[in-house]
Amino acid sequence: MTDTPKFRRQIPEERKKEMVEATLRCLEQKGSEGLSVRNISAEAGISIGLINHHYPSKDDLVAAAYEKLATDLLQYVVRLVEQSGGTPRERMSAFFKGYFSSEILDQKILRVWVVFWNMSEKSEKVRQSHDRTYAGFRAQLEQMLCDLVNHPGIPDFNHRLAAIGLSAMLDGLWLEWCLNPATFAPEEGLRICEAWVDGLVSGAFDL
Amino acid sequence: MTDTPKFRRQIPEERKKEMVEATLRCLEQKGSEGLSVRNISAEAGISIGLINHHYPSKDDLVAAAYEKLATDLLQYVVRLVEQSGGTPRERMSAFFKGYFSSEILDQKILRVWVVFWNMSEKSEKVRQSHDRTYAGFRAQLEQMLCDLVNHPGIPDFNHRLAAIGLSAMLDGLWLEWCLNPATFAPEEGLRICEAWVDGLVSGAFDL
DNA sequence: TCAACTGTTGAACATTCGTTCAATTATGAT
DNA sequence: ATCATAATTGAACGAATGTTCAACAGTTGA
Repeated sequence: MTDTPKFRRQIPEERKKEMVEATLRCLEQKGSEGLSVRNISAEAGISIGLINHHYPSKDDLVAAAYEKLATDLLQYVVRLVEQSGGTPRERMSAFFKGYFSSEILDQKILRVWVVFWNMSEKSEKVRQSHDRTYAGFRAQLEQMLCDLVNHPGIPDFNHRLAAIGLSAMLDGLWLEWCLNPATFAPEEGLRICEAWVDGLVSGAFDL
Repeated sequence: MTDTPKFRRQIPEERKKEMVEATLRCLEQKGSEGLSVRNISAEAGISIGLINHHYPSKDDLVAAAYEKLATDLLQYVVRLVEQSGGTPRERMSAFFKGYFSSEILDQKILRVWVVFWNMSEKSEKVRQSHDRTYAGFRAQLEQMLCDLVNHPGIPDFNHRLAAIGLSAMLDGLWLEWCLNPATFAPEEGLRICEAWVDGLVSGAFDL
């Protein structure tokens, strides 16, 4: 008779991390239908009651999951730019290439995001997390756009509005592709964004 | 004793219409939380059982609600363009003006849309409705962009990709404003789109 | 070796959900 | 007036939900 322990104790910090990751896996697989405490606890290999022991309510766990996914995706795109050397324009292209790769252009992520959007109005934490990470995303774009201008012969423009517009175009393409991948190919989305930047630096925009 | 009838009989067609409208009101008010048959039937002033009498399941009612909202919004923007005379460029501006008005740029609509996005993967009807209305929306944009080119001195471009890009930018701006209206003002979103079109017709885009 | 601590369990509870269906009743034809 | 039709009702049902809490058990330090 091997005496295998019925469970393994863990420090709250690590257990919480596991639960957050399990929550994201559940959301990626089944969207809002996978968000029950029973499904999450099964995915994490823990009991039902443990969730409310570490989190005041389920919504707090989901808010923590939003925080992680949003931060991870932001980090992903930031590293894309950092790792790619070259000119500012080349770095922008590297960013686009990563954005329209299967890492981000993924229907599984939309499944998660839709649940978060649904929560953002009710959960203060989710809304704050959105505002913070989205501001970071736009700041990254604005910095890249700014770098483009710091070269001779490039006309200036309203960096803030340009970042908002580019961010919107990226999000809109991402969303529509996830809802119906037949509408356009990822390479076409990439081309649309490249053309937008080319137009911007050519001074055609009155921004 | 006045003998007020306990209910009023209606032909299925009209009753269904009432239920669809009640469903949309519920979604606008409370999002997915307002989508229960009890809440909908209370809003419509009918009994619980009547929903399943006219619709095989609740999902079919929601799909019908999607169909109506999507069609209504598409009709709204189409009429915006039809009613505005003037040059193609002025009609485009009229369209933008209507799009960034409180009629469409409304957090209530996002509440509804998020629920539909969540359903689109599971419900064949909802997905078909999305594909159809979204194609109509893009076709409208493509026609307007096409009209812009049919004037002398305007360089040509890939109408399909341009429509996809503009559609994405509109959607992205709409979504982000609904999630956080503090990010930018509606007039700024309008300006971003106007600048995009100006850049397009100036030939700055390689589309 | 033995407590003290606390991470962990899972049955139980009160709600809420979508759906069903037998009974009811408004309505139009005869 | 009477009847057949079908629109409407609402109680009932089983399934699923988030949360609670008393009991359990692994871990650690003395």
